[in-house]
Amino acid sequence: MSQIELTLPDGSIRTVARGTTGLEIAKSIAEGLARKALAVKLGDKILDLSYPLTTSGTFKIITPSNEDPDALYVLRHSCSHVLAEAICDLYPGTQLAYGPPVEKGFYYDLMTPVPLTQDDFEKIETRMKEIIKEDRPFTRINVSAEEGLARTAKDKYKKDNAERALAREGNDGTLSFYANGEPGKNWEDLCAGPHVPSTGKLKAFKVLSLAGAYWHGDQNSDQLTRVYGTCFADKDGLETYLKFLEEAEKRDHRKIGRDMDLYHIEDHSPGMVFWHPKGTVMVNALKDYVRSKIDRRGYKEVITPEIVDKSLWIKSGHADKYNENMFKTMAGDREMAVKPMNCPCHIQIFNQGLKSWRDLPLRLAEFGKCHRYEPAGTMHGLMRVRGFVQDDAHIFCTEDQIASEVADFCHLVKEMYNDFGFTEILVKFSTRPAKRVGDDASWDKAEAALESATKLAGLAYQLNPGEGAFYGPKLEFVLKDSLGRDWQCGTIQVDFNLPARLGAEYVGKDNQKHIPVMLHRAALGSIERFLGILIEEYVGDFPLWLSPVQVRVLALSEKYVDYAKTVQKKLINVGIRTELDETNEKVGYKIRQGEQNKIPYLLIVGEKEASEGKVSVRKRKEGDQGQKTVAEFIASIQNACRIG
RNA sequence: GCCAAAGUAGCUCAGCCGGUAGAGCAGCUGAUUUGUAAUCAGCCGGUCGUAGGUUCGAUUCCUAUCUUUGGCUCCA
Repeated sequence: MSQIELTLPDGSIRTVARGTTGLEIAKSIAEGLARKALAVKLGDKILDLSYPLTTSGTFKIITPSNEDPDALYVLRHSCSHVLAEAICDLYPGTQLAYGPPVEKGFYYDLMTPVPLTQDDFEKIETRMKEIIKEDRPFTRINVSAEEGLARTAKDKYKKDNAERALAREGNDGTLSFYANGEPGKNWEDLCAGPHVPSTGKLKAFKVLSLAGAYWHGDQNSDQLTRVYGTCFADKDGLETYLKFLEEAEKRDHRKIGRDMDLYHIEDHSPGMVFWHPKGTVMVNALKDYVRSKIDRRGYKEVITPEIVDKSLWIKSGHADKYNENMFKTMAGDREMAVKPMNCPCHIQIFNQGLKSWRDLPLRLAEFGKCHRYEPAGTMHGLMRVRGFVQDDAHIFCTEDQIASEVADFCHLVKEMYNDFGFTEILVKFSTRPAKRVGDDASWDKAEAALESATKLAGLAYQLNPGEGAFYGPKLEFVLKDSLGRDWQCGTIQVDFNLPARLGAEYVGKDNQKHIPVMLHRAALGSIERFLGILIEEYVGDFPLWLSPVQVRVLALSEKYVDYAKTVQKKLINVGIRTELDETNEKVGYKIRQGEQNKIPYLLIVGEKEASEGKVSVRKRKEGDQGQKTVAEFIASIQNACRIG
């Protein structure tokens, strides 16, 4: 056991004495490598270069690279320490909480004696640069539990962190600190590490933004200041990222939505969408698309009331578990609520007339408009609103039918998302929340049913404990916006509770009454959110079938406006959404407008076209496609105009 | 709901220490009658988010409030 075996990335095995450090190994390979090295990775653990290695395993020396997540991880973690030192220097009395690397950078949560503002960033960055220039070593200090607790005694958050670290499984009764330089002299922080060898390794960083964050994510706990920053292996990496942020701003659905005149939201009804004519075309196109998918899968579309008496919400459990999220209204002296979900109404339809086992599975679909009183501060363009339309449906079925229904739905979601070019779909499995209806036995059953259905559908998922709906566990299909933020779109939820609460029954083969299971499901989720995602995904360059305007006819001069009008008429007659540009502008200007308005086809008509009954076709982003007769043009695009 | 910031013309933004606002683009009008990403000229356009307060006087200072943005919490 005095030797360990390290398997290098090229597959070769290196045998070294136990206790050899990563730095020594790097040196033995090449001096240059040792100079560049940031840390090492043994197995799946990243370790300091100076850490004595004691076990065999796969091994790599981590060097600066914008492509290596491990390199970025250490750089960013170290950078967060430099940020924290700079802030502690500039604002004495700052208390540290927690400063981890995250997907695109790092943050540090702290309690400052004065509120920070963006104007402080320059000062902070300047101080950080000084610390980096001094090239001080990150020095690890291992101490006993008692000593560690003593060191953090004065600091509320760090003391809490230390206690948690000691309580964590696998803790050996010691704590580690890292000093940005010399222990006892320079700034230090309770930290498990690892870090880069010295501050000088941090070549490219930027302080990005400020935010509030709760201590331990607990709403009732202290509100800390979170400072976000990012760090890359080099200036190029940083600049590429900053450029990406700029580009993402251009893709923002709120900007494109306004530029393309799709919708607006105003102060009179925060979080609710005014769909303009062009946006409405898209909403309707999406609904028709969904109809084309679900009709042939046996769904029956229904329409139910948006305002429902309180008594139904009491029965369903919403009045108890969902109350603060509902819009209430009075009708005379009757208390009513605007529906936040369609499920109770669908059960009311199910309850009309006696149902037999032969009726199951019964799939009731609705483009139901729901309203939820979301907390102020959570709204975000189309992505998070207070009034939205779901492509909702509820499947009433027997327990035996759950697995196949869920699996069918998963396939449907896959198919639909693929149609929009989303191939890698993140699936989250959310289990029972603290605030729920129903007994544990039915939750056990529901969760098990969903679990087995995911196997049947061959879905890999991420577990999301405690995040289910109050009536049942759910699968969530998550898409990302232009900044990579997660948004739950599709969902399916198994519910053993609501049908019973609202008295749903069917007569089984045994001539006895049974309570059906209900599956809540939405494929796109909310039309608003899904469209928001699509706008950012396509950057407004929608496929022809979804484009609010499909064709614009440009008359070369006033003389040809009449001919342009006849062309427009012919296209409109076959259902192609066609505009006319009859302004007195040069064709170059009109084309520029057309391209900027993201219109799929521009038809230019002048002397030649008018005399021959033709159009000059120009395709978005591709340019001149030559001349065609109107009939040829219609034939060439009609197929692509159809849904999907 | 919490923390921070912001709100000036349809859009993007200027406006230093308080003296009732400006540009570009868009829009409108006129001239031009145009061949594949910006023709020229003129004009219109704003209770400076809202309500109070301080002041001779507030877009500017103070307070409250609404909304938005970035996060946190929460959620489709």
